[in-house]
Amino acid sequence: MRTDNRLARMLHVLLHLEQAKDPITSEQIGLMLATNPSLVRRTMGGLRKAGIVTSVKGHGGGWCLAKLLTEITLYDVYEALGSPGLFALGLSNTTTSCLLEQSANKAIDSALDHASAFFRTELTKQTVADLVLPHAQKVQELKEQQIGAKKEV
Amino acid sequence: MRTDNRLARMLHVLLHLEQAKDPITSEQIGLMLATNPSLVRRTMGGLRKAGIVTSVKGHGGGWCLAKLLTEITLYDVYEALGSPGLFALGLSNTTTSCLLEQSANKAIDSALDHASAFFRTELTKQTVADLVLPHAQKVQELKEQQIGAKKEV
DNA sequence: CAATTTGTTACTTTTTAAGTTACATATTCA
DNA sequence: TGAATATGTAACTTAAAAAGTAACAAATTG
Repeated sequence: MRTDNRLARMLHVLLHLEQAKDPITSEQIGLMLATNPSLVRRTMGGLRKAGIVTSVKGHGGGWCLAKLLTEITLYDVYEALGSPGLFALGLSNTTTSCLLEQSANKAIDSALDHASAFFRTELTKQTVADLVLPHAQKVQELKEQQIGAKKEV
Repeated sequence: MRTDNRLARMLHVLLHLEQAKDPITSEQIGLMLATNPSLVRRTMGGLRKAGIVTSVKGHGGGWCLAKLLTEITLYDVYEALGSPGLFALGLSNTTTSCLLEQSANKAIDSALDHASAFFRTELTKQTVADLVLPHAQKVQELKEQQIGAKKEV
């Protein structure tokens, strides 16, 4: 299968939505993601149902945040996409009667479960706002440099 | 993509190989895995290159273990398969110049990296022999019950 | 030399996200 | 009210990768 990049794309979009004053259309978002408006509507529909964004039809319509980014965890977004399967790795025949095959499956299933729980915990610990903290810090540093430069003049 | 179940299948095969006295043919393994001999040869070829199994051509040939199961970690098998990608989840455009997209990608990449390291650690901690410990214990319990029954007679 | 079995290449199938097309529905604005 | 703009949604096509398949050369056994 191709890798599912909806989570990355949606986080990207949410960060843009926060910077926008007015609603952003699916067309505009499609340009950001290098895809077409219909796919944008389909994918963002999940976020709308989850109460993360709102959509407005007609002139001047488009997509807006329904919450502050500090109120949206990465896990919320992941869940809004339907909690898609994490792994490209799977078990062999799960209906086998072979005890050895069951043992092999059990070991992998357990390892995947633990890794999955670990991943979900990481997603839960971060809000979308956290993603740009490093960037925000850099912006702050730049501002301070500019102030310093002005004083020198 | 379909989920990659080579790891589960190979663990299953290794457990069978240990129980076999003589080499097992790709044909026989194909029956165990409900697939055909050619795929078996292709997949097990990786394990041969990694020194986990050996293969013998011609009459009476087939596949054998090259080591004790206690000397093979699950990670060894995973690595022998070419360390296939773990996740069905991926980043969006990794060559983007958009700082927000970079931030989104970085967060997911980090979470995936951590989950991946976690998973690999679990694989490293277990040998293939460990997979059947629960089963071996049950067998042992059964034997003890039988001895008890004999004594009662 | 005949039978068996691996080694390997090339090709087809399956699966699923992504991509695309089309159109109904809702909203805005002149 | 009607034209333009957007979303909502269904149906279909494409792309990518594992799995599955077929065929045959090479090696080994008897």
